[in-house]
Amino acid sequence: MADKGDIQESGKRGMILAAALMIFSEKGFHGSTIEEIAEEAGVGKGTVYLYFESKTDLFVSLVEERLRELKEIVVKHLEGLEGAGEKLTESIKLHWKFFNQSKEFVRVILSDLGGLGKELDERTRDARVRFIEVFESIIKEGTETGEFKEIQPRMAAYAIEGAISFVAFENLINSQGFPSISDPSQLVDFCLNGLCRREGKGEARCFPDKYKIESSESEG
Amino acid sequence: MADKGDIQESGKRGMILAAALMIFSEKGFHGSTIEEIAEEAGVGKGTVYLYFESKTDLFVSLVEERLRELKEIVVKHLEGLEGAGEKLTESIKLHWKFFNQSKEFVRVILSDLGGLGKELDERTRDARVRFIEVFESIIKEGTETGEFKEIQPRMAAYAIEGAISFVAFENLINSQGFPSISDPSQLVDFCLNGLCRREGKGEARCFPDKYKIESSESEG
Amino acid sequence: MADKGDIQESGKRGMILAAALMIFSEKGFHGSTIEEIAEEAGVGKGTVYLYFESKTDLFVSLVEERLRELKEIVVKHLEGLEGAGEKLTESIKLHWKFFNQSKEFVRVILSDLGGLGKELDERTRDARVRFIEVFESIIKEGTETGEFKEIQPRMAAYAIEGAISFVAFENLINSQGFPSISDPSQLVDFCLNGLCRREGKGEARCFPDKYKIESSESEG
Amino acid sequence: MADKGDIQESGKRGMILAAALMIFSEKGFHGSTIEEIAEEAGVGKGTVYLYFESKTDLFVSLVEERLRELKEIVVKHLEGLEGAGEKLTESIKLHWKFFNQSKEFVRVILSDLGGLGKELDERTRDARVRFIEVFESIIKEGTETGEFKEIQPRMAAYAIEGAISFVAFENLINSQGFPSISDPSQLVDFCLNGLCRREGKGEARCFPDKYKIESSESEG
DNA sequence: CATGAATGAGATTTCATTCAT
DNA sequence: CATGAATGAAATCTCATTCAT
Repeated sequence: MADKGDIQESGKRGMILAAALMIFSEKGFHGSTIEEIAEEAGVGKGTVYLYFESKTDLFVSLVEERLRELKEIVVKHLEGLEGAGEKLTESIKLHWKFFNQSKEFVRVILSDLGGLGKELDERTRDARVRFIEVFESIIKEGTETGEFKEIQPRMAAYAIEGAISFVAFENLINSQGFPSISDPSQLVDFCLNGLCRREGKGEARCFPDKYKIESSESEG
Repeated sequence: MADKGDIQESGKRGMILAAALMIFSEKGFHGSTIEEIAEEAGVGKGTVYLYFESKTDLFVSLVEERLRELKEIVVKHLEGLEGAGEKLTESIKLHWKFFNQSKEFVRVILSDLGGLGKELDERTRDARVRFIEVFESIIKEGTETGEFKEIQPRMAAYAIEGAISFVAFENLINSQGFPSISDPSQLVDFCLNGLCRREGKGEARCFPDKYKIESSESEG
Repeated sequence: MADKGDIQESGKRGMILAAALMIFSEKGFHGSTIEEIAEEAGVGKGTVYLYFESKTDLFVSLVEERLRELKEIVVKHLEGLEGAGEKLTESIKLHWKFFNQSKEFVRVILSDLGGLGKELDERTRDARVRFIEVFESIIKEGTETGEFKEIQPRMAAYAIEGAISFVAFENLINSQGFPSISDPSQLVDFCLNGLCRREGKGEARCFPDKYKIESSESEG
Repeated sequence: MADKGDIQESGKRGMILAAALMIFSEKGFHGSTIEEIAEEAGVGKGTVYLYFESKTDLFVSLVEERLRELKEIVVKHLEGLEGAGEKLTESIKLHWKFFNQSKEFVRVILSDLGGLGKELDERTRDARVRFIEVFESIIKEGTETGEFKEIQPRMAAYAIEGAISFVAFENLINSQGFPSISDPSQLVDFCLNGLCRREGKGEARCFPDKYKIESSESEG
């Protein structure tokens, strides 16, 4: 009823968010209960509703705030850097580091890509888009200065985000069988330079027409 | 006695899977109800349980069967191709086409990356891993023949899978604002050759040590 | 729709009843399913409905027929016997033997004493009453000839039935801890000597007034 | 954390138990629904689950607590009494009175004798056994002092419990046709004089061997 | 007569949210 | 501000019964 933003006196709000991160990452959005989160946070069930409007609001707030935080870290570190390659390298590495510092957040951010219902999807999409725009603007700069090849900046931004996310996810979650990676150099290299060796000519061996998508089925 | 798999007389099982794909993609796993799925399939609620043990089993079966199908398509098309680059190109394009033919499946496959609880996660992870191994083995081949640079094959495989998935997801879902991509050439190029222009030397400009991850926080 | 009594050609009906006895005794009325019973009987689910109108009808038929069978056995053996004591002794022993020959029937008959809902209760009560009337008439005869003391015959009949049932139930079901009884002599003795006139003193040491029940309504 | 037993502030738990007694006695365990019970108790459906873990737990708790109550009443009244006969008389009368004061409880206690599935059976059996042990120990005392004849105490205890239960059940339930008994004297007499030593002749007129049970397996 | 695939009413149980204290 | 007992909508899953073959 109150605006839920002017209470913030004690550290309760932060404790709830921290608890929510733990629980959501363990059990997913629907598998988690407000009661568990409240208990983990050391507060009463009703207290959660003093700081967040609903379970959904809690989840979305968590994603938004963490992504905003990540964006701020990245943007701050980009100051003073020159060249799109430099900036992108830096961005990827910071992103990697951030994900690797919170196994929980990787789970949470990936658990929400379309499977949580319209309400959640729409609100978190915005937060995600705002973050990915950092990548997008770097790539745009690179293509404009000629440092990068001609490529749709937004597509490339999502490709990079996807690459980082999936690798980080497997690196953290799937403990056994996956070689634990602590150095993101290979990932940076993959994004900047791809898989192919450099010494040849090697323009991408594509078959441009063969796989064009004609109709995208249902609800065309 | 009935193994839930030997009934198969009519096409009911397929109809239920098709309906499940629709509904799950719209509302996610927990947001969907068996009743909706049954109605969409044109069968009674109880009929779903004649073909699938539970809602979870239905979801997992859907993911497993579609991924197996995709894997078979890819593997079949790789026959006769020579060179890791050629194979990877082909694989990415087929993957792209498959995803673009079913907006629903992209949602479903991405809605399940850690947010649905242990039971679902474990069973679908296997299916996913089995599929990604196709990429992995191609990359391994490429690194061994020297066609590809030295890189951890599994990491690269997840990076590619992540890139395709995120781009396909945004391409299909986020209708407004995102330029619809019908040609995967740029994506193939990104994976094979990265973002940087080729004419220079340009070994990846990494800062190998600066971002090493020391401790991965929680529950470490 | 047909009268369900004129089909009876093959032994299917008997097989279903035998299977029902097994399953009902293991899992109780509500815990058993028609499917299990049909499978145990080696017939199809629909076949059960050719011989019995419903699950309830199957259960009731089972109780009725077995009790009728028991009654016939008892009545037949009573022919030629003289004296109420002799007759009652014989009856109890036959009853005991019958129960001990079918652990399953004891369970079934005791699982239905008021806990199965009005429909079942009413129909099986009749069968039970008709059987207990055998005891009742013997006791009546005994009280009239003076062999037994003055007692309400129906009450005594139920007391005996209850004694036999509970002892048989514990004897059969509760395997561990309960001494297995193969000889009903002590039980016969318990029942008979409570009824027979006594030559000695020892009129029952009751406190006739002290425990009279004033109101039998609950929540009075 | 909440042990489901430490809430107990208001009388809600008792109200639910009272409502459960009513409903279970009317419709049996499986015929009753939590919704009915909650409504009867004047609480919400979810509230039942605040005090009891499940429907089964509610039923079992009801049986356990009432039987414990009955046992306490009986044990307390036995203090100061001398002689097994006296004690048994008292016990039977109190038992009778207790049953007659709650028609509902008689139904409930008798509805659960093997027909409700393993889970229920096992938990309630204990409660019943603990109660019947009161009879058993009195009888044991009687046989040891010579007041009672030689008899297996546990068997006799079950015989008495069965006699009381069946008579009480018919007395209360089967309103028409059965003479309502308010005085348990005849029942006490029935039980006692089956146990007491007899000065006269009249050793039980049994036919010890004729009815021995050879095999107790069903369908022999 | 026999079957078993199909159905859908209905039951238990969970949990986000409220509100009196 | 904080709490947690109470609520009831809603979801999964079961199973007696039907009916086309």
